[in-house]
Amino acid sequence: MRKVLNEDNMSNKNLPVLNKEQLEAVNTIKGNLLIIASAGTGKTTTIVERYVNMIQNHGYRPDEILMTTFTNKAAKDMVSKIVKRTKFEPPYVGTMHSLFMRILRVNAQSIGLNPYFTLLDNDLDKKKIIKLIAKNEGIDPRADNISYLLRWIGKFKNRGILAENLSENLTIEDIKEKGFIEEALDDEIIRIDPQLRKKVNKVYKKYEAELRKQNLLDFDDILIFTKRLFETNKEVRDYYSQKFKAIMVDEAQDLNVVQIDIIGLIQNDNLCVIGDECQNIYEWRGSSPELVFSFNEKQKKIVLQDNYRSGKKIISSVNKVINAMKFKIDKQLNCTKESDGKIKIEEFSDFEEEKEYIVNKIKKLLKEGVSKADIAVLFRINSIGKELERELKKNKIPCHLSKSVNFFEREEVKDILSFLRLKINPYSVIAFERILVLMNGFGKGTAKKFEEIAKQKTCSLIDSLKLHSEIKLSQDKTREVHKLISVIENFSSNPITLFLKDFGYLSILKSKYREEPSKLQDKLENIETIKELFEGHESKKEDIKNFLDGLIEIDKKEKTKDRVTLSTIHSAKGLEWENVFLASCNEKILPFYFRGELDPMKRDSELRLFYVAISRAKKSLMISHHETNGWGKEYERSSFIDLIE
DNA sequence: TTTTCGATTTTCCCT
DNA sequence: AAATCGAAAA
Ligand SMILES: Nc1ncnc2c1ncn2[C@@H]1O[C@H](COP(=O)(O)OP(=O)(O)OP(=O)(O)O)[C@@H](O)[C@H]1O
Repeated sequence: MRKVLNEDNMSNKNLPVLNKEQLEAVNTIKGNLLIIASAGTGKTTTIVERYVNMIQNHGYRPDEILMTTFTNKAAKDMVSKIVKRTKFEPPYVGTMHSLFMRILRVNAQSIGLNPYFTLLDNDLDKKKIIKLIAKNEGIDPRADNISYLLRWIGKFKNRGILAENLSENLTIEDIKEKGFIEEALDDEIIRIDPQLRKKVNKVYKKYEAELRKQNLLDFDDILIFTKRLFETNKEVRDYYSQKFKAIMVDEAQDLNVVQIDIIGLIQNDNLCVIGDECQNIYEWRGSSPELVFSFNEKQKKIVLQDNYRSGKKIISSVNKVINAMKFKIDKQLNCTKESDGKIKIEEFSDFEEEKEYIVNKIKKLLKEGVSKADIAVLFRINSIGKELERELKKNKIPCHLSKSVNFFEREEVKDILSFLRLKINPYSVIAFERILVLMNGFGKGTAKKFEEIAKQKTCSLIDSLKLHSEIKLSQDKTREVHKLISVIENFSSNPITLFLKDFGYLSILKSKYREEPSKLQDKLENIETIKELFEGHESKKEDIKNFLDGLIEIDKKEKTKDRVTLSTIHSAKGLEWENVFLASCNEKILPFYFRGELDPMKRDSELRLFYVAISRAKKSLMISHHETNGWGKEYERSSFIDLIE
């Protein structure tokens, strides 16, 4: 029984009637398919229906369809739309990182990975590792040198260039002996000391070696190791390529080559690629729209151009922005909505006033009966988001900012997570140092001694603690060490309670902040939040590991509540709201000027970001900017606003 | 020698 | 707001 959907049998009330192209995409369930869809043309709607169609009418099981999104917020949106239609949770819908992480955990051993690896998930920890390497290599560990090396390592990794394939000594001819060289890094031209440039490969190799030693993976490694898994292990590859009878890849214009290669390895001639080259905003992560363009004439291609999202005025502005792009495929959006929609551009003397305006305007909307879930405030940089969050909270407006911004970077949250990570991965020097120095009388020196023991005896850092007699410790300190060992190796009580009570973190924190009660209160609240997140998890090693793995898709797991959304433009991609604020639309912020400069290439990509931002609005779009920072420093209005006026 | 304290610096975007 | 580095304290 093969059912073809058409306009008559699509009787579901809460479903829009799909147009001809959308229906064709929904009904094309054999072979490869490329869907090119500009903003708001219903690509999410279409692929959700395609998924539902495959399940309900063509005998696919949910665990046979792999659907990848680019951000966790988009994954959450996709999942909730599928749940609405089918009443079950789709098991393989998520970001590539979260889906492949699951596959890697199961298959770690077959590529020589210790399955108890933990994630190296922030730049600060990466820099710590790089800095140590730099010092050993005789490189001046200045902050900008370390950032430079980090950026190069990132560039290698998200382009799939492996350390093992690089020679240690660079012999590129145009690397001069003295002076400066100019080079492009993430589309930015930077001037750099050739002596430093020469050491990039070596540092990269050492960085990789260090991560293996500490049993850490960074985000790029999740992809690199998945690719290696499928490349080197035919059995595993066959298993997954047969398991996933159909694959759908959303936001394909933003994939990097490693991601494209992985899809190539497991796809089984039922690959649906969805993309919009005007929404490519992740070149800095090595994205290349080549998967979108690799589709040739013979393969099926469907273009969606009718916008169902925004009012006429908004669409006309969006089209003006598309016209202003230098590199684009000629296209325009057709507006299908009858309503005009509203665009307002407001100027304020400083950021304080701008925030006040946004708060008051939101209050007014809420008074008029607008739901909080229909309001979003978008911004280019998170620091603006943090300030907006504070302002909204002060005014008792329920709002939500991604936890990765203001939550996972807090010291108490990092401390708790380090403790959990150390329980899973006792080779992580990063986690070990963080925990050890919390104890009174223990500092970096002692940590280094234990690390040395671990190295000598080739044992884990926790095992090195047991050899504490090799370094003279006072009785008090010995007792502390034993306490730490016992809480780390205890897998029967709640690990967070172990840390807070048995290890004594709560009293450490309370004494550290005894003079700042409000700060302490704040920290205690964050600790409560972590406890809540952990609820429902057992204390066994596997459970803690699963909890930690779950954190990489925290934005997908976030409960839907009625509250105002605060989001960067990047993570707002694919989503929509009735009322959208675009805050601090200033030159140097959007477009963002890195170190006071803006490369013309970058400008186009910032413009695409602006395009994404303004195309999120259904009914009203409020763009605001400010003239000074409050201390007299002048800010210009974004030149992008000129385009739409 | 190692820890602790206080002044200084660092913050683009995401997984 | 937190990490870092040098100087003071233990
Ligand atoms: N055929 C249709 N008729 C009426 N409304 C539609 C139709 N298709 C989609 N829509 C509506 O248009 C809006 C935009 O759709 P959707 O979010 O699927 O677009 P999108 O292509 O994913 O956008 P973007 O590329 O910006 O992420 C949604 O509110 C959706 O319900």
